[in-house]
Amino acid sequence: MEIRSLVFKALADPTRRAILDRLREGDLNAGDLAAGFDIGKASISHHLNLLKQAGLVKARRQGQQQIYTLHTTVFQEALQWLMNFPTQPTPPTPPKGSEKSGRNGPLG
Amino acid sequence: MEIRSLVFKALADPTRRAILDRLREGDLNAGDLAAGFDIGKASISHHLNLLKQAGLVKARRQGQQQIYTLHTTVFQEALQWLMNFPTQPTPPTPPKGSEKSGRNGPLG
DNA sequence: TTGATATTTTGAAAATTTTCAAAATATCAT
DNA sequence: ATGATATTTTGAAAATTTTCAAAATATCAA
Repeated sequence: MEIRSLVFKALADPTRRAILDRLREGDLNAGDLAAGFDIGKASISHHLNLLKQAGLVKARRQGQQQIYTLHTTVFQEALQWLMNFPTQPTPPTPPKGSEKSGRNGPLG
Repeated sequence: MEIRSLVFKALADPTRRAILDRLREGDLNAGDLAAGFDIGKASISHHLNLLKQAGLVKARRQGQQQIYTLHTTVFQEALQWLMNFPTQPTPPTPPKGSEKSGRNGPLG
C-alpha cells in the first residue's frame, strides 16, 4: 500500500489518533499506552504496528520495554497534500469549460 | 461515526483522493468523474457518497446530472488537527518523567 | 406517456480490519 | 537455567469495505 493511503488510514481510527495525541505529551512504552484504553494489549500492538508502517511512530527498545515516539516527518507530508486544497468553496463554475483564475491556498 | 474519522477515512482511499484531485481543477458531474477510473459507476457513486458524508464534497443537480464540487471547510479542520503535531522528531525524552519545554509547531 | 440518458440503490461476493484469547518471543533478575 | 514481566504474533470470529451486476429512480425530449 502506498504511504499516503497508509498515513490517512492510520489517522482514520480514533484509537490510533488517541495514541498519537498521548505521544505528543511524551514518549510512552506499549504497556502504559495500552493502559489508557478499553481494548486489549494485543489490539494496541496491532494499532502501533499500523502506525509504524505509516511512519507516524518509531519504537526503540529500552530493556524489556518498547518505547514509542512520534515521528513527525510524515505529518508534514500529509499536511502538504492537504494544503493543496483551496480554502474557499469553489465559486460556481460552469462544469466543463473551466476558466482558471488565481486560486486560494488553505488558511487564507 | 465522528466527523474526524470520516474525513481521514475518506482520504485514505486512492480512488477518493484522485476524485478530490480532479475536482480541484473544476466541478464535474458523476459520469465524467467515473469515466476517469477503471471501476464501475456504482462504485464511484459509493465513493462520492462517502466523500459527501465526510463533508469533503457537495453535489448539486443540474438537469439530469449531479455536479460535484469540493467543499473545503473540512480540509481546514483536518489541517488544524495535523498542525498540532511537532515537526521535529521528539528529542529522546526519558519515558515517564517528562519535562516539557517549548515545542515546535509544524513546518518551522 | 414512452424512451433515452444519468445516477443511485440493492443484493451479494471477496477482501480487509478490528478484536480477543492463547501461545510465542524477548529481556531481566536470580 | 528458571521464573517473572513486557510485548508481539497467531488463529479465529465479527464487522466493515469495496466492488459488480441488476434494478430502481430522476430528469429530459418527443
